[in-house]
Amino acid sequence: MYRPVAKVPDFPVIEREMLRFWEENRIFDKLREQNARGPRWSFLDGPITANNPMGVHHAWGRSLKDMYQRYHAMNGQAERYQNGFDCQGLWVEVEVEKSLGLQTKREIRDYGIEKFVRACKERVLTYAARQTEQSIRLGYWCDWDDPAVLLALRDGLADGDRVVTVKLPSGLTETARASEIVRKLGSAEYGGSYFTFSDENNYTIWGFLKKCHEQGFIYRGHDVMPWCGRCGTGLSQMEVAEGRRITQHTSVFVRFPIKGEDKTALLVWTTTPWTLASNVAVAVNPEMTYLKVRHGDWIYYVAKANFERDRVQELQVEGKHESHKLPSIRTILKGSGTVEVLQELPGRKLLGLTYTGPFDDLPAQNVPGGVFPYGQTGAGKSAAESHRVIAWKEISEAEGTGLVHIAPGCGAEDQELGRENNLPFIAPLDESSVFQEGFGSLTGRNANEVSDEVIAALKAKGLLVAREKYPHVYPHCWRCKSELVFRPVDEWFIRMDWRDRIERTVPTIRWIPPEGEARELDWLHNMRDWMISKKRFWGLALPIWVCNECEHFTVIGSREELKERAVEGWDTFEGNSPHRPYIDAVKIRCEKCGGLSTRVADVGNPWLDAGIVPFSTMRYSTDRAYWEKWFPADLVLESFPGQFRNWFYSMLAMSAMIDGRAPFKSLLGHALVRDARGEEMHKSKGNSIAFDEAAEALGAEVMRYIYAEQKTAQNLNFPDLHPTGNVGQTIDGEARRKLLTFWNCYSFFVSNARSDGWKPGVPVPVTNQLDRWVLSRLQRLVDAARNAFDNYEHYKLIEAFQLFDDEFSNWYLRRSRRRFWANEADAYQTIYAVLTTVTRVMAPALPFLAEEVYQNLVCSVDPSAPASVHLTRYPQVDASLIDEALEQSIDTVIRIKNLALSLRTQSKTKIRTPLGTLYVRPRDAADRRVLENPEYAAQILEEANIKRLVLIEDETTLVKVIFKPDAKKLGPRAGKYLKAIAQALSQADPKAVSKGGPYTVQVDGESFELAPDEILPSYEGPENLKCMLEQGTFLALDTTLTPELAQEGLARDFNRLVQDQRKAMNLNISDRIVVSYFASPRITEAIAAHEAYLRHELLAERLESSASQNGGAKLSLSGEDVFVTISRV
RNA sequence: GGGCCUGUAGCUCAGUUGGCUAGAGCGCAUCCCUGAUAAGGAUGAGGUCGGUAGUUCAACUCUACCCAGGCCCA
Repeated sequence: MYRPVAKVPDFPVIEREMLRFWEENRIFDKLREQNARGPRWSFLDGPITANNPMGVHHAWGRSLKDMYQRYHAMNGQAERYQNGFDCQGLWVEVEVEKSLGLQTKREIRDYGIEKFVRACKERVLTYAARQTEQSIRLGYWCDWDDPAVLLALRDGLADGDRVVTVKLPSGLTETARASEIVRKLGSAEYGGSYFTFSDENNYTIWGFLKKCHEQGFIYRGHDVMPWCGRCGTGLSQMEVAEGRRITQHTSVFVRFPIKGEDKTALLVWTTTPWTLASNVAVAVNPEMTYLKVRHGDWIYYVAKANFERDRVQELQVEGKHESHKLPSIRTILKGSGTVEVLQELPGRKLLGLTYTGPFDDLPAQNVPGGVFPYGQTGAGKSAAESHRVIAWKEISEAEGTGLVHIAPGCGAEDQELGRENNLPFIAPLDESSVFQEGFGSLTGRNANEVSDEVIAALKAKGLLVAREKYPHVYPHCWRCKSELVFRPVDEWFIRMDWRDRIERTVPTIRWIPPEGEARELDWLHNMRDWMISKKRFWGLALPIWVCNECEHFTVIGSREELKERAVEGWDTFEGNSPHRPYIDAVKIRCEKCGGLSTRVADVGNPWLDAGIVPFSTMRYSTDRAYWEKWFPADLVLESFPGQFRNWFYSMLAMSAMIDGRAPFKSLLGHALVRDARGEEMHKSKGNSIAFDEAAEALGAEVMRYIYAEQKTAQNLNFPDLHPTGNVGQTIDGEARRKLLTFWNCYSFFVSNARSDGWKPGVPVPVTNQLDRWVLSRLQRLVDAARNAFDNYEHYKLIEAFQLFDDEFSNWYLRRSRRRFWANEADAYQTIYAVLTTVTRVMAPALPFLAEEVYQNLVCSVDPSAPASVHLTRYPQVDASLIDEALEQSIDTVIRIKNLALSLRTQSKTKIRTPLGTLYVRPRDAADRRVLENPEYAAQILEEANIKRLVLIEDETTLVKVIFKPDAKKLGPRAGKYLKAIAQALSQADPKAVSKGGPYTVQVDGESFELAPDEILPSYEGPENLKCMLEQGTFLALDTTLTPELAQEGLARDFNRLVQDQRKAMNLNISDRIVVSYFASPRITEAIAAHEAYLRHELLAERLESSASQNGGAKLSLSGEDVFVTISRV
């Protein structure tokens, strides 16, 4: 029999029980076995960075992922259920550096690359274990590794890579060195989540890179690129985009004296004074107008627009928006002397002028061919002898002086211009952003720290014209937040001039929301060559071997290929994962000159790791048949913002190269989780919410409900767990209430079925109108639910659930209550069918609640039923149960009932007091037929407590009607006469207008024949008649209270009073009683007149009027005291 | 600087091809109901539909400009 149910569910308690139940009964394993032979549904889970514990923002995507996988499982489809962890890259290194107290790359080398890399693996395992635990708590069903096993592996690594014995998700028990097991996590043999540090993942990337190389797309580049001195590495375009921030720099206005002119100079402006030591040229826009301006002793060249303009810096980055007003250059100069404009001239007149640079005394300025590590520049001339004015049409009127300082070794655009103009390059910084030899006092100093010194030097040389604090958006390292510099790199790139191949796959994907497609194409269109190398320690070992003799390079495509070509170091490497330092030992023979080739020291861009996943996790290189089965994925589901240039991009690019197809068919993107007030969540801001805390405070189920309900493309304001002050959104309460409505229906059923001993048996025929109605509505729910899932519109599932829940609870259950008291089998059978079906409909979204209800309602009475709701099939629509006409009829009944109640509110008489007559003029024949049915009419009257329903044909007999034209219908025809027609109608004779036929009005000499449906009425009624017109239905309620009605109202008041007493006395609902009362004659008469009704309702054997108060409870009824004594018989 | 998007009730959002009294949920207020009861239901507020101008008989809806906010790319 059913277990009794709490009045209010405690979600966390239920969830923990269900988690235990699933685990003990291996329900997930049973599900996989059950569906193993089913048609495939391929979901590809994006790797979550195993860096920190999950926050509530991770749980959104993860609960949706689980929901779709569960839905397809309930349709009998086979799935892979593989979660993934993103393991390699700088973010792990930075955290490990912090925990080991290491500051620089040198310190890491001193610490030992081998130990460092192992520490990185340990950190990943720590957080993979944590996130696994949390995901399980959320109810996410995957082929999870045992968190304890992951931690045991970590400890094995830490403990000198000792031998451990562990049980893997596949069931295999393995005894080996920890590192041996770790490198195979997620493999076919082991099962479990995939880890991007696995051998399979890394070697599959090798295959991809080789493919690129075979087509000539891999190259070694020496461009001037963004560089992080702290991390000692260059940054890819994606990474730079991650780290733009607003900062203030000291900008300087400097004069560059023109050679051969007296006290005349170029007025140059820069925000990066440290680059001035590397100045080679000055650029002007030949199309812009420049001025010759006298300022004190000096004459400057400066762009006219820049000179006059009040500068406004509109800065916008990562959700921040700032606006700064800066003075014009004229104003700045005025501060230190008089300003006089002497002459205007076009920029092209300045071209070719030569000048003296600010640091021409430095050795670096005088090295022939410049200072550049990758070959000679500037045709052998030194920087100092190359100073001149060159043309650059990109110079704008908005920033600076219109004369731009060009240092080809210190800027990307500068380098470009330097090449075009055959200038020498000066690249001053080493890999730590420190000045090299040849820069005087700057040598040995970090570029980010010399600004003041440079400015002091300029001042000393008499070249500093002005300085100012200048706010602007500047790139920072996305990981360590240091300011980036620009320096020439020695990095590896994939040329992207085959982007059309990628672009072609984009339209084959179903992007949800559809804007995603344009966003991705936009990125693909704008992206540059992909920098894939990083001068770090922990990551993919780039499989590029460079000849020590001739610099020819080879890309190795697999472990086997490497083994075959290795001539040295294989023994050192053998038995290790393809990571530094062991892989570095392997040398191969140069295919060109026969020299020895060494692997480049670099590791790979982490988006390679994630992008290869459609191949590596689907065993592309080890089990092609398996890959064919699961590729391309049916669905990828991730947070939209950010992934266009990251995971989506790398997947599309790698897949286009390897296979030519998109690796997934549909892409469902969700927006961001914000805090309750709509602000971005940041750990530093203190408003981010830990997953565990939310799960225990709200329950995972409430969270899942909130996530499923949210429109996917709209940011979600997650409620405060401990609200204070301005609480913002509180959607958790709403979610809980909706779930409670369903729970109430469930608990109602359980308490009644328990007391009646009802359980499902031989089906009885369903004839009752309410039963047929709710079963028909149930089919609509099933249909809506299936559509919602099939179209990836899960919020429509919740919408449909709420609608059904409401009708089920507030109409079906309320109207059926008495049938349960009477133990009617068809009612029980129906509510049971509804509850068990809704349970299955909602199981993918609400797996815990569904299981709780299913266990109690189904498993407790049917041992042959599937052991879990998640092993049942998703409900199908039973078309034979749909009764469209009945649904419409009940719609009408409910609608008219609501309108009647609305009129009652206006009448201010409470429902317990009956009223006499409700007049209705239906809006159409269908409604009229429903209301003519006495059964339907009775339902409305009972709900609203009204005695009679009178159908009328014409409301003008009851109330005054005023007419207006229907502008939508009449407008096109009447045009400008519409207002006049409205005027005429308002004064027309209502009887004539509402006769039914066309009505003719005369306006401005024109005659208009108005059809009845072109005229809209409104009403004014008498005092005792409350009336309304709602979408064509006219209702009027006679609020006259006759003595009989008043008396009946009193009797019902008395009923309520005694019922409350019964409850206060804790009587059982079936206890019979004797009631004795003392009241005024008015009330006594009312009670006597309705004695039979009251005895029945109150289960009273006798109803006795007493001659005195007689110690009875003093109660208040209709403003009078009543004394009541109740005794149980 | 270039491109895209948004601005509707206290909050979060709907508003189809321009046309009737601009909607929903939450919150708030008032009321009702009471054998689901530390539940349930109904009603309400007057929102210059960001601003200005234009097109039109008619504009939240179309056009232009402006203001505010967001996203992407430089």
